Parts: sequence; C-alpha cells; structure tokens
Amino acid sequence: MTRFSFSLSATDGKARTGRITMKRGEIRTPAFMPVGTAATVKAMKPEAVRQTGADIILGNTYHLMLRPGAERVAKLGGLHRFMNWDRPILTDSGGYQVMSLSDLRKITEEGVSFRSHLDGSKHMLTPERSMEIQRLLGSDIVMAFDECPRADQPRDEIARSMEMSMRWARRSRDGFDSGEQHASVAALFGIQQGALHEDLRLHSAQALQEIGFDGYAIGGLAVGEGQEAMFATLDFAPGQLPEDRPRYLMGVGKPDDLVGAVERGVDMFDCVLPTRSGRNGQAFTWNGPINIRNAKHAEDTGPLDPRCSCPVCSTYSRAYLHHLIKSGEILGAMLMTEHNLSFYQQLMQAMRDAIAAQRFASFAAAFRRDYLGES
RNA sequence: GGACAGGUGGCCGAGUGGUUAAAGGCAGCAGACUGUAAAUCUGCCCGCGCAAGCGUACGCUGGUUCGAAUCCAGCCCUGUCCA
Repeated sequence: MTRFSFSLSATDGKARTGRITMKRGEIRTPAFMPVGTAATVKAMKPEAVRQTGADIILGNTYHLMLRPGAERVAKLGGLHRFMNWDRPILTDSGGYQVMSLSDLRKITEEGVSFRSHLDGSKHMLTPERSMEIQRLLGSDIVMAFDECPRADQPRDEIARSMEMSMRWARRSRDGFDSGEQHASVAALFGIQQGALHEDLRLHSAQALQEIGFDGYAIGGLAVGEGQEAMFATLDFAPGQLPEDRPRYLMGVGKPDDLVGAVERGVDMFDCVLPTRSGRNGQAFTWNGPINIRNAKHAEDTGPLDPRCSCPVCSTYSRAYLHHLIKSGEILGAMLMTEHNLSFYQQLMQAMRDAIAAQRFASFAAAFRRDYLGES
C-alpha cells in the first residue's frame, strides 16, 4: 500500500479536486481538517468528528510535548490509539506558537526556546526535535518546523525569517528522514513563507522544491493582513508550488476564505474557527454567520440552517441553542461545534462536486450571493 | 414590646462629608475570534441628547454644612435574638 500519493480527478479553472491516499485512509480534496490541538477536537468525540465527514484532523507538537508529553504518547501506543482516531492525523510543528506565544519564546538559528504557558518550565523546539516529537506522536502528515511571522513585519524582517525557515526546512527534511521507520509510513510537508511578497514567496517555493516534500503548505497568511491581501497573495502563491502535490493553506479560514482559496488552487485547509466560534456562539450557515446569543433567536423554533443536513439542524431549534449557549451549558458548545464542523464539510463536499461537474464559478457566485448577501 | 444588625442602580455588593452618575461581580444588549495560552476576549449598560450638557438618583421626611449615599432627628421596612 502506498505511503502517500496525490491524484487529481478534475480541475476547473485553478480549482482542483482529487484525493490523497495514505496508509490510514483517504483524504478527499479540497479538504477541511478540524483542529484538535491537545489530542481532542474540543467538545467533540472523535467518532462524531468522523460523522461530520472529516477525513483527517490536526494535532499540535507544542501542546502535546508539554502535556501529556510526546514520549508518554508514544509509550501509550501513539496519538491515534490514545485519542481513538484511526484515520490520518496531521501535526503542526509548533511554528505557529512561535508567533502566538511571542511573549514566551526566544528565537535563535538553532531553534526556539519556550517558557511553557502552563507552568513556566523551559522547552527547546528545534527542527530536529519537532520531527522527533511528531514521530513519537505517530503523525501521518508531519509539518516542517518554521517561523510564522506576523503580517505587520517589514519586508526585511519577512525575508530574514523566511530564509531561516528555509534552512529549518532542510533540517526538518533531514530529521524526518533519519527516523526511517516513521518516514516509511508518514509524509512530510514543507511550508512556504514570504508574507505578501511575490518574489519572496517564489524564492521560498524554489528552496522548498530543491529539498523536496510530499506536499507544500502556504504559511504566514490569515495572520492579520485581511482577506483582500490574502487573496492577492493566493493569486500567485499556489502557482509557485508543484502542480502534482497537495497545496495546504495553513490556518484558513472563514467559509468565504475557503471558497476564494479553492478558486485559486488550494487543496487543504485547517482552522479553529468552526470549533472555537461554535463554543463562542457563532454558527456558520449558507446565509452567513449568525450569533446564536442574539435576542432575536430566543423564540425561533427553526434550525440554525434550513439547508444543513447535520443532526443538530434536524433536531434542535435556534431557541434551544440560544438558551444553552447563554446558560453556559456544555451541550451548547457540543451542538454548535458539531453543526459548524458539519457545515464546513458540507461546504467542502459542495466544492468538490462543483469542480467535478465543471461548474465551480457558478457555485462560487451562488455561494457568495447567499453567504455574503451579495446581489 | 425590647436589643442588636441592616436598607445603595434589574440582582448581589463596595463606598462612610467634596476627586461619586456612584468600584466590582452577575444578569441584559451587541461585537470579535483564521497552522487554539480561548466554553475566551472587547464594548455598551439611569433618562433625554450626536455632543457639550441637562435632569433625576443611594428606604421616607426633615435638619446640619459652602457641599451629604456618607453626619443628626423622627418615621417606615427587613433580618437575628430576647420577651
């Protein structure tokens, strides 16, 4: 059985649909991967995550190395067995925490030293250690260790950071390959940086291709630059990456971000939005996001979204969800998360179908009309 | 009937002469969330006004004072205890 293969079944404009085949299962693309940072997609049982249509979920190197610890997870049989998810898992390398925990870390050429946000203890993350942790976790898709810089950095800083991330990509490749047994079943993705600059993005794409990866991620977007700037970058960035490899836009995004990115040639996504926003009372619908806390839903007996086929929409009213979320009830977070993840998967399926049928442009236009309220 | 304690904005609760339209919390009304330090965070929250501002307001009535939620008197009410 193949370790990793990617095949396209149809393209429509720049949009592509196909599948990634791995030992633990298939990933239909374009794919949305729910985020399960700490060995759990928050508020969801793994079997419920699967029922939403997810083929693959995320875990996080940084969080899992702190708690419960990578060696402990390995001792317990790996992340899949630990959390009861037997399909592919992609693990982020800790690169995002270089940005999100910027007050708690120090960057050197060697790597990044973190002070734990849990207990203040010191931890070093290098490309080599990140590869080792992801191997101990038993990750199927391992991400190279990179630095994800904020959007507001000057060009010089973006260039310096990107160059270092490319050196770290080389070290990630070497570190990954040295774990031969794991490398025979898992895949390694490189991460393009360069923010909004076309020449830096190109330079980064070329550096990654010289090293060679199973897939290529677009990093450093959706970090505060705004959708217009992100789309402007996506007008060229995916095309700088190999056509025959999956292209993964990291950390994105809102439903309209996903449609716009697929339109520009992206194959994979992950984002905390459907899970986090769900817990915070925001539901995504074909007619745009709604805040279920709003008083106007208090006596609304209808579902979150009449066009949604998820178990939540076929069973529970907006009025009930309004009550649960306002009351801080755990079930509210569970049901909102389940709906949002289901909605995201229905959106991905609709995009895959539209590409296969060569009608992506009209699908996207209809989606925007309903979702954004455009005429 | 007596002795204590207490009555503050929808609720709880700080405040004991001016810097008090009155801390803080809750409730309420909105907003944000993009490779998860997030079941989190932010704003508004007496009335009128875009605003400056004006008007009301700390149980009630009266008093002291330049000035009172804060001091004094009487009254009303609540709680606990004693009869």
